[in-house]
Amino acid sequence: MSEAGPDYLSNLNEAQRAAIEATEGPVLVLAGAGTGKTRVLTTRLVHILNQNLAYPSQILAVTFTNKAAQEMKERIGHLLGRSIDGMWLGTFHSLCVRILRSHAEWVGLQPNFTILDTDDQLRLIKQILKAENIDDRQHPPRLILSIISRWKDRGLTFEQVKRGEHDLAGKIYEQYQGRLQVLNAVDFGDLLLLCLTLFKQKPDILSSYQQKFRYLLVDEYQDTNVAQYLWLRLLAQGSDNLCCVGDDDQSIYGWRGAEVGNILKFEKDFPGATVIRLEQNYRSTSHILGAASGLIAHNQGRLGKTLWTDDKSEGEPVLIRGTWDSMDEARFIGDEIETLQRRGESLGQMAVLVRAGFQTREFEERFLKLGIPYRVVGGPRFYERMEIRDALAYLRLLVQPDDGLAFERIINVPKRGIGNTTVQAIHILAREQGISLSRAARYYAETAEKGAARVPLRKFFLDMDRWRSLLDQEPHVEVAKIVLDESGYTAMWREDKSADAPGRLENLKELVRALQEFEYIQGFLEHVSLVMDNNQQAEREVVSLMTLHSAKGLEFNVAFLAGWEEGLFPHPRALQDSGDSALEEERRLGYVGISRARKKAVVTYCFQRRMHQGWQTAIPSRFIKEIPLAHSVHINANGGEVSAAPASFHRAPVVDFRNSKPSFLDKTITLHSFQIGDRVFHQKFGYGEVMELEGDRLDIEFDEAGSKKIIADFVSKA
DNA sequence: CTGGAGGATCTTTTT
DNA sequence: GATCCTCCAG
Repeated sequence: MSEAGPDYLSNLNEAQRAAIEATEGPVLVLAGAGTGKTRVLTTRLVHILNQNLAYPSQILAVTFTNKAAQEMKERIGHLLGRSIDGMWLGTFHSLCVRILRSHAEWVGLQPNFTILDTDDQLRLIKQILKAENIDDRQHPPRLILSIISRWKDRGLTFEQVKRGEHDLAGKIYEQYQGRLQVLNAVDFGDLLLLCLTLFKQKPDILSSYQQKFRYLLVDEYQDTNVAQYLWLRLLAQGSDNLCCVGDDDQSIYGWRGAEVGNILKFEKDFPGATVIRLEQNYRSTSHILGAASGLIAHNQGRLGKTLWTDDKSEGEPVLIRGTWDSMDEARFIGDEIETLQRRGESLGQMAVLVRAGFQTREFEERFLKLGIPYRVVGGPRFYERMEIRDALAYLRLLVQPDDGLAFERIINVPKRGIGNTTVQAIHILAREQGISLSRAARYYAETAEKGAARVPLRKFFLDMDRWRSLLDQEPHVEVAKIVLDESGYTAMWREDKSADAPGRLENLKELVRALQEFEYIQGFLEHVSLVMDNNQQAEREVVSLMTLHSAKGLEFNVAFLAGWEEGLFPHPRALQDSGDSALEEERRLGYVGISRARKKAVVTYCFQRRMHQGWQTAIPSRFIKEIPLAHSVHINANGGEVSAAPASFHRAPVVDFRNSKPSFLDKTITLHSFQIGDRVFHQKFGYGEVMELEGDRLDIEFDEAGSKKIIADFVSKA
């Protein structure tokens, strides 16, 4: 048992130790939720370094987020007692950038290429559609972009794409790549794809990397897509020492092109692979683990792990709680949080996890009212904010005069009197001459004989040239400040009276502050588009508010899982395109959610939700009845305990008084009724208070005399 | 030709 | 509720 070993190997179970010490050949670590996966990963790297099996620069480690990479780097440095500079540690994307920067010319790029985000991509697609005279209502740019992105995820260039069913998208794909080339730009999908192209076309470059990397390590392998898999397989051919860690039950990025198949067929792809299962859960109480396992057991096609725990205390069963509406839900969770806090639970150990981003709003309002400090994790990324993207466009244009997208973004921000007509004219000119948009604009400014916009356009280019020349004399941070000030951009927000203007100015300051850490603007731009996050918040103890997707890899003492209703979770949009496999992915999302909790998990649902434009009725999510009764307590919106899971949930006909227009009502009243098991629930909204119900009887308070009776009659008939 | 006002449309998850 | 788009007045 207590064999002598280095400190970092102590306190590990047998499987964990095996996963760390199996340094030769391909290894797949199937790690269930809460089994110490992160610890195994870092320890494995420390082990490799400590045994002098490789230098840091000979290790390639891929994490799912940049944040995870950062944390891992710190942990390893700490355990090892020295810095690990030189290790290739990061996301697939950041690692690909690193490779592409050194070999850009082989894939038709200049080394200072820019990386476009979704916004830029959409803009580009719209431009192409417009140029091709294609109706963007019939062919939504978002849809076309997603088709192209899925192709890229699968490692398909436009030449390789089988047209046919998406003929139009294929055509656009080709043009889109042409435009990117002109812009000297790539999108997220290209980073992988171009690396693959590079490896294919320059075998000597590939083999130099194959020889370089002695150890390869991939976290969250279940979320890799085909392109990433191909990339890994090529690089791993040198050493064969590839270690992938993942959990097929936590694969939640299928919609983004992730292939669970990658993890399912690992042994086939990498012959002689060792498969190690981590099944002892150290995180959750046995009730929570039981609830999560019971839910995920409804999925077919799993690799199958049986998680177990030593936990003797069992802890509390998972609480399933019905509420009337989304405000009621926020109220309930807010109260629970306050109660727990009074009992000594730290706010930093509580999280509210939701399916969709908009759900956080209701909680924010409630928490503000109660004075519960909170933080929305994820949300709109720092660099996706309008003011940041504008400012970045200025900087991009500064270092890349030909960046047409940046030009288009800020040419009339702030307003300079250069409107849509002028921009269109420049577009046409650019196409005719086959030059970049900003070059065409310059040409237009110098040569156009009419057009009111000539003067401001000329001034704009004079300014730009002047700022650019400043780069040689002044520190780049100063130049950035000058650009934002003299262009009138900061002034625009200072004069803006809207509520969020001060926040935007603050963000701009933050941007400049961040710029100071970089030697060149180019390096900064890349950092921003790939890495930068808005987790700049003070390290206070606050409740976390986030989507289930962003919760992956995190853990909390208490997790509130809100909005478990049909119509929201599982999300109908996910169900509509790919049926069963999508439903299973939604279920995995639920599994990820529950398994985030250490001590307490609370699932809530409500019958009315403010959604889209109005209210929507819902019934509890089908996942609720999949949580085993042995590990849960179900309290409905009336506060009564649901002793047995109902056999099925029925949606009763929705009664809408707006359609029947009873003459005695001068205000709109909508009544919804629905049945759960053998109980009928009713709730009105739009007027008055929440009704009380008692079996089949319904008590409502109305101002209008008589309406009460009529509605009660109606319900008894229904 | 620009910019404001008003109308239509749509909202999953993210490196 | 917010953003994108279209239409119209100056």
